[in-house]
Amino acid sequence: MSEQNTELKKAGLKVTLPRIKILELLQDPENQHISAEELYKILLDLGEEIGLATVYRVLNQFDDAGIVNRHHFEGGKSVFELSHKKHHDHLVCLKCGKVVEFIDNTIEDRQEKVAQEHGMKLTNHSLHLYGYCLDTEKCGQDD
Amino acid sequence: MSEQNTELKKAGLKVTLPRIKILELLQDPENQHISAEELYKILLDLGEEIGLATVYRVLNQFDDAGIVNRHHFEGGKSVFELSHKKHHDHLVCLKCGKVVEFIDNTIEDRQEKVAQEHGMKLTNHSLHLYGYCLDTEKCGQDD
DNA sequence: CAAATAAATGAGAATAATTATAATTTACCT
DNA sequence: AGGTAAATTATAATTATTCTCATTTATTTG
Repeated sequence: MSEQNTELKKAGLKVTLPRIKILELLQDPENQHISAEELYKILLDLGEEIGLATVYRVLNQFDDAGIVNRHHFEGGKSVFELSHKKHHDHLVCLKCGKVVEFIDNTIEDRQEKVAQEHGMKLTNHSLHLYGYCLDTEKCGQDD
Repeated sequence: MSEQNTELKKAGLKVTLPRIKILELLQDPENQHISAEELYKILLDLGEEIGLATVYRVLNQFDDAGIVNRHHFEGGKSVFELSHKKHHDHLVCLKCGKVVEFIDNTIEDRQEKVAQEHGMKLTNHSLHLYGYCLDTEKCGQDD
């Protein structure tokens, strides 16, 4: 009951109930790539009296502290994910919403090269591949 | 005075003043990667009485018709660009906002490969590289 | 351990981006 | 030119997110 506390302290954040709860939820594999609104709903269901504004505030703090990463997928909503893992990009199924993480070193290398060719110094990037799962029942193509 | 008309008709859209004006603006090299709000302001300045809702509606229709492409850059605002050119990705300077287009076939190929490996059929993707220009006065690094 | 204090939270208002609604206007086909 | 369906306008509504400020809480220290 203090794995979260350590993480929060390390980030220079006070250990408060909302932060612990939100961090716990983010650590649940079920909740990778979750939006603020979704987190808020889960907290409500759990009976936690945590305001939506707090969820947003905490997520922003976590982002600043490097605890989570924010992604803008198509649709205009931000999703967050724990960032203890190393960098990766995303495949998103447009039908079922499934998100798959991947990393391709060839792509990573080329990106650096491209930036260099254009006289830019990269700080970060986002690569989102959108499409349809072929292997699940829900999303198999109809042809 | 009818280059736009042809384009609109080809897309199955009625030729109306708002659509002509918006298409004209989008064709101006000044206005690549422009947001709905920015377009609206320019139209106001030009003395055109075109509502913001119309700008959004027309941009969505253009997107559906394939006349423009929508991009979600960091910051949460959508920007649109004419899509008569072939597919490309974007380098964005975080300091001056400059947007550079590029296409890298190695990256494109790898993307297909990655999707295939994960059992997905790609429909589209977005790749945004963020960083800082090195060559302009505004954005040169301070070292 | 209790008091002091600085930070965090909660509720709701405020903002920003975008979409929907419904009445009026306009484009396009005889 | 006249009829009809589609487009536009203005405004209300939604959605996502941030801000405000009064209240509460976590840490620090005596």
